[in-house]
Amino acid sequence: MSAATVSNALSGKGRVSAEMVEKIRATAAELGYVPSQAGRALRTGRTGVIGLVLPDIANPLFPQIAQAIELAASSSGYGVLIADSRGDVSTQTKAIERLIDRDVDGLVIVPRRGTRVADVGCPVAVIDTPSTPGNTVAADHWGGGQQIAEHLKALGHRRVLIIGNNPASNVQNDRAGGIRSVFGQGLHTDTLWIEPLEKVSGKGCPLGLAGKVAEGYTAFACISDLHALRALTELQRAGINVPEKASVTGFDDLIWSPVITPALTTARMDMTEIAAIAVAALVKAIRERDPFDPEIGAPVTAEKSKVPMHLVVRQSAAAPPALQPVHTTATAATSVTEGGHQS
Amino acid sequence: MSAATVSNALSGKGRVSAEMVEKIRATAAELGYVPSQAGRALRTGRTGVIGLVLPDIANPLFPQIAQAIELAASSSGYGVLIADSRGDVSTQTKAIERLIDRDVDGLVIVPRRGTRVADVGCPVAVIDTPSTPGNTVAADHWGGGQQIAEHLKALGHRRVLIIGNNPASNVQNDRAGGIRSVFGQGLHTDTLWIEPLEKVSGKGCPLGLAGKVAEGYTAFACISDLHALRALTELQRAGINVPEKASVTGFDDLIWSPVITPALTTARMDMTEIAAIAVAALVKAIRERDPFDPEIGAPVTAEKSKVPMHLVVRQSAAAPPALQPVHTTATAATSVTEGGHQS
DNA sequence: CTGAAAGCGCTTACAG
DNA sequence: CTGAAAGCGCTTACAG
Repeated sequence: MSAATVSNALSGKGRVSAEMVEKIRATAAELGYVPSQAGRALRTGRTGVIGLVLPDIANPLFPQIAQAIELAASSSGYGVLIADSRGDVSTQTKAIERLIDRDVDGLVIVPRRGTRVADVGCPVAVIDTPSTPGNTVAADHWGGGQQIAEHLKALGHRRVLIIGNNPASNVQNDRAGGIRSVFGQGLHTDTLWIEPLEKVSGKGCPLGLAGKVAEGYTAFACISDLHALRALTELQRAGINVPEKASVTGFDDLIWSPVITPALTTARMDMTEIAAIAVAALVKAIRERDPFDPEIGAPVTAEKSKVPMHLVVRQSAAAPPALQPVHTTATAATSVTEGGHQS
Repeated sequence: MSAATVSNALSGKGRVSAEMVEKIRATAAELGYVPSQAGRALRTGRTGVIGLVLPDIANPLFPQIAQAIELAASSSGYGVLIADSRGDVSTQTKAIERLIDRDVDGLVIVPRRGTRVADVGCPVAVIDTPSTPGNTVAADHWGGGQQIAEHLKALGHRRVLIIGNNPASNVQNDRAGGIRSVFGQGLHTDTLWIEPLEKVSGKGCPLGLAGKVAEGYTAFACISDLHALRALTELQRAGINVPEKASVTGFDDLIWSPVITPALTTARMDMTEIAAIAVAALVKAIRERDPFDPEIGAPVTAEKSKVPMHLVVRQSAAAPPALQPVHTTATAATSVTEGGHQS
């Protein structure tokens, strides 16, 4: 039989009798025949591969993202090519170019620190935060912040320190903004922007949290579990019991969050759904596009662009009673440092 | 001019005059011409893409590995397609098949829990541990264990608890074996295999380390920073100061290890070199192979297959004097739990 | 319903 | 040193 018939039978494009399709399918399976991607790509202009670009591949969130994108992509018949830029913007631009040069059909970009998504000659799905222009889909970081704040508020906390590391990040600002929006009503929050990880010398870099406890802060709402881990260990080291004397919360539910002592209360993104929406929107744009027309790319849009975050409660001791509400009376400030027993 | 000349000029395959090459290069750059991978792949039988297979993509080591492999591969002109198997063996087999079906030129596999690398129709580089048959290149996990042990020994530790989570893992056994080989000489070690992460309920899962301290253990040599983190926070929570009352060490230098309090002493793999060697060996095998001959794949070999680990010392308090050597006298056992002040 | 033909863009012998 | 030709494996009109 002819190659054309085989092609039509395997792709189910019709115009082939049912029995022929059956016979061809069986023979193909028996021979282990798989159509060559190269031939198909050359003919159709589509490679069936999308690129995944993360400006900071060293981010501990990367496994979650990569896993979710890979699952969503392979479910739609796409492969995932990764590109790394090691935090550097020019390297990132080159990385994107390499992906384009490899004829990816589309790109999923998780930008940090303001990636330019212009001039890319293929559809692009952007995963950032709903308040960022051009965002395709993302977790509701603001809403996640609100959930964290409601939880802390219900525990009796009245003075909360928000800890982030990048005031230029939309994601971080939305998370912090969500927290403040709940605590802003007569209660007290302050924000501590700490050194980014890369700049930390290596021999630790204390955040001075014992002092913050002395000032009356009873909760540390960290913008990432990574910061929460720094906060938690520093507090523990200072002899301040968590969660009895101070609460620590994070974001992202990183892999170790459930297994440390005490386990972290955190807000988790539904990366599976986010990835599914991003890939679906991307695939739709790819299919609608003329593959031989090298137009300028613009971020694709999805119907649902904001995915709720899930609060995961693992620490839940009430705030130290003596400290509520503290910023009017400074009385309790000394009592909380008493627990310290550094040697 | 003809396509053949352009092809020869751009690939530098010679038989083109220098001035012609110059002119063609300039014009290509000006037009932004990039040869189509699809056409090339169809003609040469090579896609210029390698697959990266990790049985457990959620592993926090993944960013390090992916970054290193991506760098090495792109330096050699290769793209990296990722495949995930979410810890499941059958999913992993399918993931490998998908990569093969996409005509990858070769595979880099980081096996966990005994991956079968047989019957793969392309060259494969295996990154496991030097003592595993078929390993292409890996960190010297045994030697890393020895370095950790020497460090602990020099600090005066005489009773060390090794903590791992997978007795079936060659990597973990080599690390533990290296530690034991140093402490085996008259000193005491024991090994605690803890629940794998996936099986932990979520509300924490204490390892009972306070009890181990009471038994006279002064150091906890964890097979991964992930376990070290569990150990450290549990000890801190129990009021046992680290490193004064007990030392905690890890492996892998995961991203948070330098920034927690106290920072972790750990043994780091040189993933950059490992990746470079693995990719170089793989690329060599790919180039030597007839791309149209679908032979059975066997792991490729590299000249240098064992890369030293680097000890990163960040905690260095001496062992509690009263506890050396402890397993002959149980006197000090009670004094170390006194520090506990859980509420 | 099935098959013969054209052509996607490249590279590699081969001829000039 | 340069160019014309063939062909990698596929899919898509088109003809039968």
